[in-house]
Amino acid sequence: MSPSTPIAYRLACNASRLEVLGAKYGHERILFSSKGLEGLSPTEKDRLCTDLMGLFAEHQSQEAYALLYEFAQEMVLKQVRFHLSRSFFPIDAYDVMQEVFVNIYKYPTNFDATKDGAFKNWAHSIARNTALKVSRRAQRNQAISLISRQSDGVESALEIEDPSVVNPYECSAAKEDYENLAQSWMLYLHFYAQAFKTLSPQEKRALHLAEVENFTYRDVAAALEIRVENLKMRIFRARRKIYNVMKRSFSGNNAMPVKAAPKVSKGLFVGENKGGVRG
DNA sequence: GGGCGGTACGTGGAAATAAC
DNA sequence: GTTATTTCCACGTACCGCCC
Repeated sequence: MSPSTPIAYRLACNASRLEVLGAKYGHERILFSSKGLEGLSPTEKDRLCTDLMGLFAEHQSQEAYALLYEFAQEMVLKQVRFHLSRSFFPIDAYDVMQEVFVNIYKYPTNFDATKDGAFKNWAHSIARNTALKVSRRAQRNQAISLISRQSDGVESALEIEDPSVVNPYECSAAKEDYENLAQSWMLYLHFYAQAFKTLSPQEKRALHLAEVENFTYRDVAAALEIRVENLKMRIFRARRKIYNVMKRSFSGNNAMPVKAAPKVSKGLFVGENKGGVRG
């Protein structure tokens, strides 16, 4: 029975092309993927893209690259759009996506296809860097001139403030701010110590090894005989607990139940700065 | 139903490395 | 020396299953 829709037809074509490619290079996984292309899970699609990129890197197979473009363009476009969403300047995501695939085509030699999600991670890095590069280029093209035009029409460079000049008023205010900050910091540490006591022994141990002893997550996970992912969650939840207890302490409402945990915790103070950049 | 522990996955920072 | 690319690691979210 022939495919009834353009999408189904395209799927059938790609499956056929995959089968030919897999047979040509004796690639078992690609052959297997060609049989059930429609029902591939996201992880299996990542694996397929990694295999195609591996073929392209190893044999310079143009067909593998063409199929890779077919299967990965949507994912790459999504990644590009995400990174461009933070750019102030209007940039065409399709153009950037094309540039990403050019880079993929140009630099296949260092690609390591041994891990399942290798292509996804690799492409993600390239997409991010390309988006950054294009964004910077756009910024340069629209840069504001530092030359100011005076009323008489004469142009002069904007004067740059001399940072070495000391203002007595600012000096006094800075000293006062520093004293206030020191007091706040002591209060902060006190509340932190109180909050730390509320953690379970496992949470205390995880936080201590990771933040005081400064071990890597991998080492802490090994020491606690748990998986790294579990450790991450243990630390994340411990921090969230501390955040909640300290929040109540600072608000003076100690009777409030530990319930309304923040959905997101990023930033300087865990539990704040939704979606922000870590610092 | 809600808390807890776990897995899978997305995202960003930063260091290492390569290219120019 | 600077810029671009690659890789590793940390952090956080969504979702699921189990238990009380």
